[in-house]
Amino acid sequence: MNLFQIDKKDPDSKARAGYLYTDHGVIPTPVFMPVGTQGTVKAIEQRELVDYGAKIILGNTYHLYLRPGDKVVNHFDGLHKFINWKGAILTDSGGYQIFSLQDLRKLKEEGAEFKSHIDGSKHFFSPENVVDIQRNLGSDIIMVLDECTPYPAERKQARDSMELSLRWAKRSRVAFDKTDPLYGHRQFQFGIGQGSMYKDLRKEYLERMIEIDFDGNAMGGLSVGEPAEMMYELVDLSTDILPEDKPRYLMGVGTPENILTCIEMGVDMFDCVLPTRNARNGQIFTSRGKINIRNAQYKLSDELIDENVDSYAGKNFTLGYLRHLFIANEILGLQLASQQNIAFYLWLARTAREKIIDGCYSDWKKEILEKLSGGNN
RNA sequence: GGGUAGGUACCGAAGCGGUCAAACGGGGCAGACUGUAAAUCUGCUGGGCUACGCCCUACGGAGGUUCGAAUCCUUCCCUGCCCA
Repeated sequence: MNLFQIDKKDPDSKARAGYLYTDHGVIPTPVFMPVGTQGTVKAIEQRELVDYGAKIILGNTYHLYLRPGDKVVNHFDGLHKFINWKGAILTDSGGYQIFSLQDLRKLKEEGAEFKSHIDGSKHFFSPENVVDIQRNLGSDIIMVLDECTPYPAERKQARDSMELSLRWAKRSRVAFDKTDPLYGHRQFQFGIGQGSMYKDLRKEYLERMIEIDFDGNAMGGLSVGEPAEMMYELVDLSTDILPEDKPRYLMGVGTPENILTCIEMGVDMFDCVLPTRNARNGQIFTSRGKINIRNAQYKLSDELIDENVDSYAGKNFTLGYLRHLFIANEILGLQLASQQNIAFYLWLARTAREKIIDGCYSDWKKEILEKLSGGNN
């Protein structure tokens, strides 16, 4: 069975509703995938994720390789069992860490040499061993090792970076084809488009990547500091090139507006740390806009956090109480905020899908964005 | 009553003649965060201005010394501790 199938296309845009068929469940798309870097979506327990409708979460190859180690995960028969998650898992490759841990790594043709951010020990990632590690992790979708090009990048730098990522992509596919899943369920491999902010490089990258024939195609190296409009142009261009019948994944994006806009451009999958990280930092995403829960204006608010979203946290606790938890530095504050934000993001993607199926996506998008910016934004 | 240590901004606490509207914490107020080195980071926190500079009010109260005092002297008030 193919990984992906389109269910319905939006009549007015490139948006599409589909399904990802993994051995850990069927995932309706567009989908938002909560980020669980170290085998946990920070501050949210697995059964809460299920309650809020999460069907697939992320893990990170770099972090899980360092701690607890992919051998340890293998000892537990894979990440699903280790973390007690029955849904699907996508693991990122460590490509983003090549970007975010620039001072701790050296790039070579063969791969990337890392100094562990935990203890300074040296490690080496290659396109091949990153496949091996992800075989050990047993994620349903594995990502190729790439270089997430820093922004801004000179054209030459972008070109060199992109050529390296392409060579790595080819090696990754070879390594993937030469190895087998370890735990009796299928694994799929996605390529990652680069090219920085240069349209022709993006286009060329994707065309050459399509030839490698990955199970899905991702767009990487975006939302790294560039203006949103620039990202939109590149996503728009990308989805014109990428094959219809394979899932399209925009990595690391983004704000609710980013996601809704890119869904309209035909993106199927998203992940982002914003809902969870910002939750821990006191920013709450609600159906009437985002709020900073620490602000004094919520001290006496007996308003519920968010009644309109399928969120236990949002429907049962007041803003005033949540503020108190943050001010008092109580753990429950982080939990409730994270739950609300994840519930909100999942609700957003789920509703987007419904609207695509109903054929009224663009109208709904316009309406909801107005509501979201109507609050305190 | 005697001795002793001290009274500094919302709180705690440095400073002990000029570079002090006063370090540093905390608290308070706001902002940032996009394939997680993040329960993190940043800014503001006496008042008023024709503000990248000036004026006013400020280191318990009142006097004094000095060109100049949070810093030295006198005295008063208050607090902690010890002895009666």
